[in-house]
Amino acid sequence: MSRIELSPSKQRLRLWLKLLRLTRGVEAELRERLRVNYGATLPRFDVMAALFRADEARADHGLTMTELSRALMVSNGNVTGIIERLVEDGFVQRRPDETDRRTTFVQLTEAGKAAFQDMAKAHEGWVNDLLSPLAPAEVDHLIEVLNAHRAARTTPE
Amino acid sequence: MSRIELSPSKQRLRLWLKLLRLTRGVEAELRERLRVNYGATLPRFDVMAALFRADEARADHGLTMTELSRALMVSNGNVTGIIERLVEDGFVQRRPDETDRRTTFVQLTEAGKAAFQDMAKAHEGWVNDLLSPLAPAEVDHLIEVLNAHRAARTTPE
DNA sequence: TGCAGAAATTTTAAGTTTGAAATTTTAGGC
DNA sequence: GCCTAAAATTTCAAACTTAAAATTTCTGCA
Repeated sequence: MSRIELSPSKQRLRLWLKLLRLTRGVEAELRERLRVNYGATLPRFDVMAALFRADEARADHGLTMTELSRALMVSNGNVTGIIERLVEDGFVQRRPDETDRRTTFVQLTEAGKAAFQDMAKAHEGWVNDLLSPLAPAEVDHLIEVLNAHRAARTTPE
Repeated sequence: MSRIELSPSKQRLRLWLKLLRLTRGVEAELRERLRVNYGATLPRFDVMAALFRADEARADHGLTMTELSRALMVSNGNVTGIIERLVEDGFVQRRPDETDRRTTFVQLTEAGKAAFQDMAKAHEGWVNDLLSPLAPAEVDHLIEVLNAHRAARTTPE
């Protein structure tokens, strides 16, 4: 069971490949379940989740397209298409900014909120299921480690 | 700094969102650097990595399309397109299976191997850089945890 | 042998994703 | 008040991705 000593660099690479494998596997399973149970896609779910969270935080005017693309870490052009299809389905509505005509606010409709809450409940259960091999103590520890990582990345000075 | 006690289910969801954020951020950075420095894309790099690894393990006939799609956890139709473009660029060649005409073997050309080794060296450095906030001991620990996770997922009985 | 079903792959349609270019609007300096 | 730069968004072309259908080939069995 002993393992050959690897350089820190090679170990980080090994970790990266494992992380990628884990997230791809979980994502594939979540996508499949969203599709089968709700006819939804992962990107749409992600967008709706961001809008729902924003709505909880400040139930006023939703998010701008730019806030949305930053929150999801995807390109701005990408968000345009996904929102377009969500609007077609009646889950999202656009609202112009009265004071800045460049900006468009986007928010969930009531139908969108209801649909999201439905999916989110199931989604939480699925994630819990798929990550169930990780004991709660491990989960807490991992969150700590990742918090530290994020702090280090976002505070270069 | 104290945090409200969350249910195991909510904690796993929190971990999942953090993991997603980490991997998306690292992937975005890797994609950008591959593009700028090598004019390559992440999917192409992944495919070449799988083929290179296969070539090291058994330097005979490469991988079949099915082996490739399973190794990368992507759909079979997906691999077809990526391989097509890699063939056009002279990095990959197809070879028919003599005994089974349904099967196509795929392997890196010499140019493909050289190009990959170049990128792989840089890629390892980038990953090391992007994950550098994680100390070697943490990296080892995380690998352990993920190994256990994988074992639990793949051994249901 | 003949044939039903499985297996490997490609094709197709729809959606996602990116990076860059184009468009529209705003802000700030002069 | 103009004019250039910045900001928000959309458009565009190319690539990636999936699930499902179609194609080709093989396998096993009656």
